[in-house]
Amino acid sequence: MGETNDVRWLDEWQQIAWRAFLAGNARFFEALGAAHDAELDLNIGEYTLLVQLSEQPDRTQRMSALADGLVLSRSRLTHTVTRMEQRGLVSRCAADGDRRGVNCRMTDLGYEALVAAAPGHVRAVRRLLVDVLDPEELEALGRIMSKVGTAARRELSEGAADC
Amino acid sequence: MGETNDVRWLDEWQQIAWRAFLAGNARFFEALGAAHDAELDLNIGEYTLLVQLSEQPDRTQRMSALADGLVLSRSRLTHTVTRMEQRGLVSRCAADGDRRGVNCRMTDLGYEALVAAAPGHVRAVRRLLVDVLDPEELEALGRIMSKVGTAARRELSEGAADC
DNA sequence: GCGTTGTAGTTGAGATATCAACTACTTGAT
DNA sequence: ATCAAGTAGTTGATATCTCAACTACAACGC
Repeated sequence: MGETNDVRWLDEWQQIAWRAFLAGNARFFEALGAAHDAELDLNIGEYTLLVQLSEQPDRTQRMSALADGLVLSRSRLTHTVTRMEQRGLVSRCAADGDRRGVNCRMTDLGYEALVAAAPGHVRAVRRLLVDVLDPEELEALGRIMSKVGTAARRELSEGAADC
Repeated sequence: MGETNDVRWLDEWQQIAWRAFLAGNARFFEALGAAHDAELDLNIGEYTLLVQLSEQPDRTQRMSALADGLVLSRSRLTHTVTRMEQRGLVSRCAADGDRRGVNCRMTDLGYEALVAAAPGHVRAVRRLLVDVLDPEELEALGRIMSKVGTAARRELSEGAADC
C-alpha cells in the first residue's frame, strides 16, 4: 500500500549487534533448558508459571491474567495447564463473579515442586546470566529489553486494532 | 555432590532485570513472528537459514556447520531442511571428501524467496529493535548478549564433556 | 427484554520440536 | 588388517505448539 520500496538496510555494526542478540539468546535458552532437563522436574515454562502463581494471593490467578503475565497465547496456556493439572501441580476452579472465568491455583504439590526446583534454577540463571555480567551490564540489559518489550507490545496491540 | 545447600537468591534489582529480559524477549519474538506471518512467505527460522546459506560460497554449507551456525539441533535442522526441500527452497547433495556428509544448498527459488522477504524482515527488525534503541544501547545489547552467548556455549560444551 | 458484539476459555487437527535409537562412515590404536 | 570409538545425519514416536473454530457467558444499546 503506502509502502515505499526502498529499505534502510542494517549497517555493519547494527548487523553485528543484531546477530549477537539472536545467537546469544538462542544459546542462553538452550543452556538454561539443558540445566532444567538435567537436574529439575520442571521445564522453564512450567517453572515460570509456578513462580507467577506463587506471587498471587491464594496462589491463584485467572487464566487470562496468567497468559498475559507469561506472554503466552490463551491456547498454549490451556494446554500447558491441562498437562500440569494432570501432574497435580495446579488445579482449576471457577472464578467468582464471572462465570466464564477460570482460576488456576497452585497445589501444595506444585509448591513443593517449585521449592525443590528454585535453587537449581536460580543457580543456572546466575551461572548463565547474572554472574556473567557486570552489575551495570545486567541493569542495562534489563532496561534495554524493557524498552524492546514495550515497543513489541505496542505493535502487537496496534496490529490487533487495525482490522 | 559437592554442592552446598545455600543459594544466593537474586536481589530485587537483579530480579527486575532478569524478568525484563524474559518478558522483553518473549514479546519481541512474538511480534517478529507475527510480522513474518503477516507479510512474508518465510518464518524466522527459514529466513535465518537462507541468510546463512546466502553467505556461504556457492550458497552451500554442510548440515553440521549450518546447525552450529543457527544454534539448532541436528535433528531439528534435518526436519526443517526436509520441509524446505519439499518447497524447493533448498536442495541436498553429498559432501565431497566425507561420505557421511551432506551439503545443503540454496536453490534459485530459495534465493528469490529470500530477496522477496528481506525488506519486510529488515523493516520489522528496525521497527522492533534497531530503531527502538539508541545506537549506544543497541551496541551495548550486542556486546552483552555476545558475552552471555559465550558463557552458554562454554557450559554446553563442558556439559557434553563431563560424562 | 432482545439482539449484537466482545471476552474467557477450550478443543482438536495439523504443524513443528524433541528425544532416543539407528545407519553409515571416519579415525585412530594395536 | 581389524576393531573400538567417534562423527554426520536421519528416522520415527512422542510431546508440544499453533491456528481456526467453537461454547458459554458478559456488556452494551435500544
